[in-house]
Amino acid sequence: MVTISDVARAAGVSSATVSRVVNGKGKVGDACRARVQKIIQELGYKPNSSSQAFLHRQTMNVGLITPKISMEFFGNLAAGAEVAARANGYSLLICNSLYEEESEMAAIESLHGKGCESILMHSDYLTDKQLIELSERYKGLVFINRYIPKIANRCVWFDNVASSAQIVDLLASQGHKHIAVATSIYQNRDPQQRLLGVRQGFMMQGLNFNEKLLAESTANLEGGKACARELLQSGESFSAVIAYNDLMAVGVVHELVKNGYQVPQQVSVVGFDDSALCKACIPTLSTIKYPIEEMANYAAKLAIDLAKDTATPENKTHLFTPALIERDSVAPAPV
Amino acid sequence: MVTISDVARAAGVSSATVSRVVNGKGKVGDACRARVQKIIQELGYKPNSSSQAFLHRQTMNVGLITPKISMEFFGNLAAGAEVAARANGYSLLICNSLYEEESEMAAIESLHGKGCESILMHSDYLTDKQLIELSERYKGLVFINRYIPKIANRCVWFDNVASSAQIVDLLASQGHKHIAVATSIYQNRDPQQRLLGVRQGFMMQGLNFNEKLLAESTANLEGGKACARELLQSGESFSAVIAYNDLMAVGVVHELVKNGYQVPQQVSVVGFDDSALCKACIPTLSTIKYPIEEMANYAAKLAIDLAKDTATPENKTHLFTPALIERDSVAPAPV
DNA sequence: CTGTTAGCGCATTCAA
DNA sequence: TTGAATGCGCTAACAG
Repeated sequence: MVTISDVARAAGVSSATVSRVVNGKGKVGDACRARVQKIIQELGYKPNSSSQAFLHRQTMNVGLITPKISMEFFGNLAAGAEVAARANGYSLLICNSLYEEESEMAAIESLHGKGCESILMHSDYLTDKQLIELSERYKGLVFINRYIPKIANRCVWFDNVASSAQIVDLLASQGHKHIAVATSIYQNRDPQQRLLGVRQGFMMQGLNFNEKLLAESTANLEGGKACARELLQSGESFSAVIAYNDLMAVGVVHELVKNGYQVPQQVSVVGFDDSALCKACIPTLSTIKYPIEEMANYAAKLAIDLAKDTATPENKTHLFTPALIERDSVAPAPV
Repeated sequence: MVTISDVARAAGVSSATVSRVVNGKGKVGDACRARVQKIIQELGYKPNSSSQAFLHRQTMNVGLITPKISMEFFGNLAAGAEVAARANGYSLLICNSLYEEESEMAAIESLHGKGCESILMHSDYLTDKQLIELSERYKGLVFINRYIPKIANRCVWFDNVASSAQIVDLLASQGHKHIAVATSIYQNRDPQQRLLGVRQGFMMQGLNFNEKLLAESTANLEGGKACARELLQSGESFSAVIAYNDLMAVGVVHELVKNGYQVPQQVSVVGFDDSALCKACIPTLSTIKYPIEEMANYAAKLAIDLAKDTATPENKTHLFTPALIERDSVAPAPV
């Protein structure tokens, strides 16, 4: 490894001068600078980043904590964060929390111990209180897909409520009155809010929400199928289904088709997320675009900025709004 | 930040002793050890990892270079690598190369500059020669989904040829004789090998490969559709399609269905990868399981081991073999 | 404009 | 068994 002293010796100057040339700080004579730069080229000198990290107490790494990077949603999140990190001279250090409170906490400790001054976190299990406490300890900590009023300026989140309401609007505009819902059995934040949005949408449209048309199951393909079965067995009639996410929506479609229903001619189905699946199923799925990649990009930059000493606590939050993607799974209500 | 000297002072010992206690090396008196440990607890001392990285010249980070972490395949890759890294006390530093030769090279430089002693790479654009040269410079460098005989012990790869041959066997066993292929228009490694495997499979089965039933397009949903159109227009009859990957397979299904064909009753379709899509389409897709997560886990461990000074160059390579997943997209050939 | 010096936190000498 | 001293590579403060 070639060090700053090697360069200094070869150039016949002091290491401080080399440092000045490398960092472009301080005054250096033109001739001297040229000579040093030449030597740097020849020797292929690169500053040792570990040394710099040690000295400056910052590793130039952004930590990312998500449940499971192999899930499409979190993959997109990571991709957005990576781009923002790199654009700012940082790298991305990832940590899977695997959906456990304990490991979410451990991940923060680990990342902070590794010298990550900025951390971007998708927390599913820590409470608002815990996150507020953590924010006091770690200034570069940002939460994505979460909103906590007390620390609003660290929250980059998405308007689940408005999104769902928008879905109801779409269906209502197509004449649907009997609308079923397939939600997640784990009624934590996202499912709750989306369901709330649906109820709000109904109210705004002057529709009555039929509680018998509310089915719950796991938030995956099988869960979607289960919900559809439950809805069909309820005996209530419906012309549309709003699913918690795309995967459930596809499950609903599968089960409906299996039972001889035509989608969307007889039943319309709407998903949530705009995952890759939407374009790959038949019919293609109308859904809400969750701009997670864009949000993560924004959030990573925010985490970097907040970690800086110069950061001034802003009194604003970071809310992203929905876009409806219309494809082929929604048709006018049959008469 | 509490340092080793803080602990030393509080415990009334030297920092060397604290270091010995922390690392469990060297002799320390029992009473002394107990006292130091107590202070460490009280003060919440944690060794500064940046300092250690600087001192030991290793950051305990594994670098990962893939084209795009948001793609399912690479997401699974990252997940496997992260688990292996963490299990060995390392973290995972990710770098998107975005499918460019230049950025693949830049990513290695960047990661190495960041002090990553181990790097796991999915290279699409660098040549064998380039990778061989790189291996000489970086001992902890491992390639995934690539096989280069000269550096076989750094290659963790998958038997594409055998996989495709296995698909042919499956179809032949169901009586299919007129089998079409939808391959990628970019005929680099994977597509070439998979196509080769198909040809081999045909030979082994004593079947004749009809070149008119070979369609090429982009390796995505649209490409699959395009291939199906091409095949239908060729005028040749076929009862099965082998697609380059799952996405193309689903595209083929879409186009066939659109043109009034029944899958699998009239035409069977097989994919490759076993992506999440397979279970979410109708009919569910028979495919080859590409165990990328398992492979990445293995490869990350390998990269960590190779980076160690004690690593002895083994004379073996790391080949993973296929498993056929049978679902609903394959049926006996119509008579 | 340039050189000298000191020190970041730690682990490893070498002495005692 | 313990302590003192040293240096990793770099930058910032201070001198000149």
